Amino acid sequence: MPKVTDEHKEFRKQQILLAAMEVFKRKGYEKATLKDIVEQAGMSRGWIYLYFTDKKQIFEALLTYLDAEQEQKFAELISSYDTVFSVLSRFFEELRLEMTSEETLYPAVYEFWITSWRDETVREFFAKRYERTVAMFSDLFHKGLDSGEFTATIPVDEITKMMMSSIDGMMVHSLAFGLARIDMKKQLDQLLRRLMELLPQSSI
Amino acid sequence: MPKVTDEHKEFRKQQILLAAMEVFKRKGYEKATLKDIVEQAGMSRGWIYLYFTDKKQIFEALLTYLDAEQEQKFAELISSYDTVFSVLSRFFEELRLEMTSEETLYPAVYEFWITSWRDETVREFFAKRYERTVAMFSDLFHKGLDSGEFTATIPVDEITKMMMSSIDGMMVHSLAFGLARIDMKKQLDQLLRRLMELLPQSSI
DNA sequence: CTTGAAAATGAATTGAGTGTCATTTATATT
DNA sequence: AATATAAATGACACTCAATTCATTTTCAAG
Repeated sequence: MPKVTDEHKEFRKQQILLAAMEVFKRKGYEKATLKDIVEQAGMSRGWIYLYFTDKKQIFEALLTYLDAEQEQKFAELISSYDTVFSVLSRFFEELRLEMTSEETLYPAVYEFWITSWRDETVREFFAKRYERTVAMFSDLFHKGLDSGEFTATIPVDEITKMMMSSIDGMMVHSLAFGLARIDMKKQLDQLLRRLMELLPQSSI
Repeated sequence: MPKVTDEHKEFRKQQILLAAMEVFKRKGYEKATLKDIVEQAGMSRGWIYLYFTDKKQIFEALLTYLDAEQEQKFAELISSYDTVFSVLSRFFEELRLEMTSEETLYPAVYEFWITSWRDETVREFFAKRYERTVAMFSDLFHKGLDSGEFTATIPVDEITKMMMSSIDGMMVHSLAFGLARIDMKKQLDQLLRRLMELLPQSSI
């Protein structure tokens, strides 16, 4: 079977990532095992080592893939820009839907994130991810400045970081206390309102 | 050795909790094993099962103990009340010091919290903890109303919950991105400022 | 159709942690 | 001092995931 192709290898990796995603959605990060993933993929035990070295590597690959998708989506959102408010509003709504879905990967992401904080390379990975997200929102706020939606310069980074810790706090709360106890919609609405108050808007 | 005493049993449990705390501080929650704890306590393998059934039970006992301490502390802070601002300010400062200390248990707490979200009893445990904290801060804000520091009724629960998700978000960020990247002091100061803006103060 | 090399398999090994229990140790009681 | 009994010990068995690797399968090239 000398099918040297890189494409084939790529295809196999995709297969693994797909199977892994199912498992991580179902069991979270810590409880998921390579065995689970191999079984989900319907393949034999040792097989997975031909493509990945461990669970961490698989999760990082999966996350990289999904992040690219999400950034793409956000870029589209920005390009269909109307107001900062409308973009944020839609972004928050999508976030909420994803989080409250039965099928979400978010719990596993937060688990991975927080259990891996002692791992230098993972910390680096998430730090980069954080910087990218900050940059993403900075773009948005700058667009608000350029379009004249905001009248004065605003501390873009400061506001973005505040927003991000609020969001992550909510996410963690809704995860850890159960969705029933946390009214994500209400909290996100409040956050959005507070954000808009912080931004010195033109009076149309 | 018929030392029937409950006190003795209590003493042993304390010993275990002390050893466990050391281990959890050093290794976090997931990576810590009963073996580590037994070794830290300088005792033999099977010994720990005479007092606790598993790691989860130990961590819950430890957390219950520490929470009681913290609530005690907060009660003292409130009783030495000057203004809401001063209480919050001191509370934030203590939180920050604890979080940035080398010796902190916080990382393990967040780890336990987030990896155990599928466990109904743990979720219940943390939900109660959340309600207690909300109640704690509600007390504080009500005191601000009674003393005339605030002029109008304020949505106490709403504000408290917003504050708590902000704080937990910051904590998780500083944990996961590394303390070097997150300026806890700055972010907490900003949060405090924003909180005070939300509270309609008497113009003294 | 044969062959050779890469891909895939899965039985077996490794390794780490959990949990049990027969035995030993310590000491309060008599 | 002898005895009874609870506390403590630590070897051992168990579980389960991770990992290896000899063997088998597959398929493109000759």
